[in-house]
Amino acid sequence: MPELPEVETTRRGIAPHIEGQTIAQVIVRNPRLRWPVPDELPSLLAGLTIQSVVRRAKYLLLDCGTGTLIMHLGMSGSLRILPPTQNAELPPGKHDHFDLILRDRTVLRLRDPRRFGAVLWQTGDVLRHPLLQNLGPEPLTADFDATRLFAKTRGSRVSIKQTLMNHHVVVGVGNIYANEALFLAGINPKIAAGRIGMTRYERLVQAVKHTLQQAIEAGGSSLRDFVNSDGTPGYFQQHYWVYGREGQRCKQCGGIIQYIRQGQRASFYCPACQH
DNA sequence: CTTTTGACCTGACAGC
DNA sequence: TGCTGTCAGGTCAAAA
Repeated sequence: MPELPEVETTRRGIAPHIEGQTIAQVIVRNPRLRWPVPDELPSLLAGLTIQSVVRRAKYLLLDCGTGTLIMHLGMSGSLRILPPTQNAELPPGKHDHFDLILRDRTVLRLRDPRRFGAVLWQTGDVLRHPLLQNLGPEPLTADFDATRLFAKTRGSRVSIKQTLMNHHVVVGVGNIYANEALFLAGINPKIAAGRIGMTRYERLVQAVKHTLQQAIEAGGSSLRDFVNSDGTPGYFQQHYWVYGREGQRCKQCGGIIQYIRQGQRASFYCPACQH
């Protein structure tokens, strides 16, 4: 799935096709996502105009004036645009659960095999939604800095890997980029967050920003079932330093990449480069 | 309060 | 070929 770079890539891909457009029709083929898609959504959305498409953490927020459509891609979700000229009638696949049909017949189609994603509605200020109101800082803004990260982690015995993936600490850092950023910063994923000092946090913050920014520039990483908004597979030959490289040689020192599990998630690291 | 575990769901793949 | 088990990008909710 989509980690932050994939969600941001999706946002950039779909925004030009749907911003400023009025919603003609909404089709919910399967409302059973992580939470039920609200029954009243089709009648609520019809006739509203999409003012903007913004991202907060891994949520895509379609501002419709009176309220906001909240979308999350979960582990396996993808959005695509079916342009009015060609494919507006392209038959939906097995896992195409949701369509937003615009007045010019452009279709925004959500596919999500595992159904961990979400389509929700919030009236008024979207940031007051329970899923959004307690989120930590965006990783690519100045709000995410070493000083605040240091302060927030004092006394914590949770591993730095799991801390990076905690969205009260910082949003949008998923499993792949948590592993990659820790490698870049030279930090062992098992270290308790409370035992890391300012100098190392400065390196880590830079590594997180760099890793995510690079991935966004690459147009999203190679996830098995990610589909770009133009409908082509989002396979980019992304080179990972450690993720998925158990038993292979470290590209930096030639040592062997180790695999461990932390909180039921896979972690990969180089014991020689990461202390 | 903090930290860990379970749950949600389908598909791909390895091994028998 | 078909079955079983394991694993996968996320993250909320409940248990410890």
